[in-house]
Amino acid sequence: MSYEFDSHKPIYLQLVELFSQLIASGAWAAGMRVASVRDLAMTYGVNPNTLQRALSELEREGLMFTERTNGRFITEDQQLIDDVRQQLAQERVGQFIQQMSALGCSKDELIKLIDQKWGEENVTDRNQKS
Amino acid sequence: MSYEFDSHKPIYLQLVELFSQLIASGAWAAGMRVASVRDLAMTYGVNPNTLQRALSELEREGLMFTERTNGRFITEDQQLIDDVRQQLAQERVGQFIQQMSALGCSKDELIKLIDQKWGEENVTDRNQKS
DNA sequence: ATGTTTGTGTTAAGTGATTAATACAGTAAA
DNA sequence: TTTACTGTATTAATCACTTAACACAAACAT
Repeated sequence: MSYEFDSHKPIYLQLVELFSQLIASGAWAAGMRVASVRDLAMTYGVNPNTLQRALSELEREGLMFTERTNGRFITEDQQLIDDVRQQLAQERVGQFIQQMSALGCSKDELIKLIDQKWGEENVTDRNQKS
Repeated sequence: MSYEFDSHKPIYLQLVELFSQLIASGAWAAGMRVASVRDLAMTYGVNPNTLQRALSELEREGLMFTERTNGRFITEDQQLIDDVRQQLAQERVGQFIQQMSALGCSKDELIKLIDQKWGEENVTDRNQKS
């Protein structure tokens, strides 16, 4: 039940990435209320300050908005969410291709590797928010 | 001519990754002598201590060995180099698949994205060591 | 012998991330 | 009013990373 962070990368950035994914994939639906800073901090086992820093970042990007004394909510701008999803996907594909070609990997070789690995990583379901 | 590092990740780890790639891809050939710590530090614009930390890590992995007062060399164990290349590729493919499926990306959608992006990232040559 | 280059080690300083421990203001329900 | 919850802000302490400025031992060329 405890979440694991890469000790070599700021936690708040890993949280930003994680939450962005949850929003982009729809696991955190548009307009949905988010748990309180303190609760989320407890859930992920980090300091409330660290978690707030991550949420502030997402707010800056427009993915969340806050009602001062009521809580935080996911944006209802579905267009923005779709854009973010598209952007995240593009970034990762680009980075992946660059990394793999730096290893001397051809496009065919790369697709073959994905074909092999897909079965192991992704068994039946696509959403694993548990 | 200056190299850019992600300010949110330790430089020595980024160097380890970079050098691993150079060795795995053969850009740094087996048995080749590596430039001195001081020269490499100058080249990459970092402190010699930081660069030595990266090289020590590669040495720990067996990818390099040192002759005390002569310099460092790439391992001549081609099998090890191939293994590392394979391992790096596997890691990245696995992480990529996990990230993309977390975005709700299907395998076909994923391969389609790669197909599109490959042309932009990789024009004609496969080795881009400047 | 002398100077240069090699890898290696040490010490101190500065920076940023993280945590802990608070405090404050506003809302809602009892 | 009182209580509990919300987001937000501040301060101090700790830790890892990075850099700077050295020093040392061994090999080699002159």
